[in-house]
Amino acid sequence: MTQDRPSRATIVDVAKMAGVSKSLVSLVLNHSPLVRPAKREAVLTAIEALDYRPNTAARALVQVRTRAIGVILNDLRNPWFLESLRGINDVLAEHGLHMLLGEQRLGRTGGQSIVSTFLDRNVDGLILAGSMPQTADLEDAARKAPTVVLSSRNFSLPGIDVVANDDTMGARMAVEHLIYLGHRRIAHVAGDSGHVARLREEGYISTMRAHGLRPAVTRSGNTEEQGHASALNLLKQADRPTAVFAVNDLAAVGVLDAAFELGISIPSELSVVGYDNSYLAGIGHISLTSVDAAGYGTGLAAARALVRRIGAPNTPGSETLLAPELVMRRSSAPPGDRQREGASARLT
Amino acid sequence: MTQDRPSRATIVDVAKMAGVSKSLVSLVLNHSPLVRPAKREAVLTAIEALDYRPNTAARALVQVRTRAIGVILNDLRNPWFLESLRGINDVLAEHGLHMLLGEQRLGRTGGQSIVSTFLDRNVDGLILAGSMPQTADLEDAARKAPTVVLSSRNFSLPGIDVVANDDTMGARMAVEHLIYLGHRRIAHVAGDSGHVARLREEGYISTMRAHGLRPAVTRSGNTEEQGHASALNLLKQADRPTAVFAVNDLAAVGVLDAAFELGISIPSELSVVGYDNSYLAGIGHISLTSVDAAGYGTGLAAARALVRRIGAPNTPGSETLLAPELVMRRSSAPPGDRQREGASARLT
DNA sequence: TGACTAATTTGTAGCGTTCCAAATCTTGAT
DNA sequence: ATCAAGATTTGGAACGCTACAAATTAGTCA
Repeated sequence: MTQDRPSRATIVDVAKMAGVSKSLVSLVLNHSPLVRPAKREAVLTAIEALDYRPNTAARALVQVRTRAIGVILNDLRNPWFLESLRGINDVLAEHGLHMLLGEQRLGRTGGQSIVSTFLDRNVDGLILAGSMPQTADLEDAARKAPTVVLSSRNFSLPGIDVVANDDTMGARMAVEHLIYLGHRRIAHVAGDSGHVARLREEGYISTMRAHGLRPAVTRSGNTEEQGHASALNLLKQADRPTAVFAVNDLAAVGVLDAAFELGISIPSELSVVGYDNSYLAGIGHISLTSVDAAGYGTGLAAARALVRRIGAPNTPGSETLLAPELVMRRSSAPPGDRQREGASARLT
Repeated sequence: MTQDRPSRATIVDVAKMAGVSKSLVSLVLNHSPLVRPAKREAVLTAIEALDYRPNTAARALVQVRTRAIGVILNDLRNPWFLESLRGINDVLAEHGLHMLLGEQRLGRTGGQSIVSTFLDRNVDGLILAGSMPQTADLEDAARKAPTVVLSSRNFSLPGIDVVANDDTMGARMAVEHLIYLGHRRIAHVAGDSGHVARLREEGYISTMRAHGLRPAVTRSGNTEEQGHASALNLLKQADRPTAVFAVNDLAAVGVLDAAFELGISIPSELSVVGYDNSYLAGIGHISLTSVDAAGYGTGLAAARALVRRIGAPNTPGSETLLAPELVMRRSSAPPGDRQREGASARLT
């Protein structure tokens, strides 16, 4: 009674029932304007009656298109990319495209990289999300199928589009927000590796310089612990900064922790800005001002770029940088400002 | 120079080059033990030389299998399911299966539910993750393809497997932890809807009763704000509870907030236990004891169940409940215990 | 009405694999 | 050397669909 799979109706069954040739059915299926309404009706009725569904494999065999897009994330654990996955998913669904998801990390199954197995399936396009090494198989894939790279700007090949969030601009927004509030001694708790961390750091440095301020970078890391440790050192200095821009929210929370331990109140004695606008930042008693990198929007843009590229291959590659958004919360205020301490009181 | 797609080599090209018939090549491809080593070598060499890759569509057309699994999440935003997605992905990759990902939410593209389009692709199996209404098309799909339901116990059909985390047990573990610490007045800040919330509530109630304690449920919600609001009321009562078990971490953080506002110190005056062990719980100055529902492990188990079921369809459906794990942190302690206040001091 | 053009339909030939019965080769025993 | 029994190979028929040229039908104008 389960799984009988009573061999689905095929196009000939439909043709037979509708009293036409299978070619005509095919035409109806493909919305050809040539078929006469009466026949179209007959075919449609038969399709309905038989609950006919075209066989995707057969179609893919004869046509070039599979209506499947391979999406490769470099690490399924990164929340930001999962956000963008949502954006990708929404756009693809809208276009009736299916998403084949793979993870770069566990790359090879029996010597095959995941990307090459996607290619074997004749995916109509490829989205590479996250910074992954520009390996030979990826290059090869990008050459064979329309490809869009999401948020990994270290990947570059002539015919591909790159869609990324502008980390440098995000850093600039954070720093200028602090400058605008009146801060001058603004330190950066930087990440220890990764392209993204570097871009944010560069953004910080150039913005500081542009405003005639001296950059002060503390090499740290992406975790709360590392942020905490670095901040402890930083904040013990004689003329400690009045504001800190951290490489991400986790590190920023580490900074908040350190401030508490040293009895430095937020934001009157220290303003803190994070990056990612993770849901951590929104928690009531953390209330962290943070740069929102719009993962969802980036996903949307990447998928749209891919759809465009599939429609028109051979167009030169492009690079799109999406502007991030600064979400202000209670962890930042003018130096010495005692007005807004509602949150900071809770915090410390 | 881009996208030339120089028509990939086919099985006949290989056959020609190796000086054999295409049937022989097919045998080699399918690891048949019948072919003589010498010929096998020749074929393998030709395959290598031509960089031949079997065409998946052609194969799918003639065989039943597509080696693709449809995974449908009801909501791509739920972090827990994304965790389980990782588990699913790892197992599928291990078996050389590809994952077709879809979201139930935006269900229909032009009248087609996502699940039925997966069926059109002849997926070898289906994983339905998250509580989704047991609609006709899902039932239909589950009848046509091997199906496993992940963590949605309200879905039930003869031939499918259900793999879920045991929320009732999780709740029991949380409550018994508190009872063990010496608490008697233990309140539950409950979710307002959803199957999972109900199971946790039931677990709470039955465990309280089993220990001869009176359950006290505050209907609340899944957000920090709702948890906060409910807790404010709860903690203002004359004989307020000494411990709170919240439906999830977010609500638990709301409770922590409320406690702070009321000057109730954690954990000496109030212990709090959450659920999900989200990364929120691990943050230093939150340090929330929480039940870990093992999303990754559940994903692994679900995918394994599917692989099993594909190998042996027509076996009766099963229900597997995975045990959660209690992760103890500094938000829970014996009532009145001032020993462990390291964290609570930070918190409040 | 007939011829001619335009509008529809339809056969047929693949697409790249697997499957299977039939053909061919080996091997060992006589 | 010969033959049967295995061991290997192979040809050709699907699989379900689309493409395309050819065939058929409808429509129009003289």
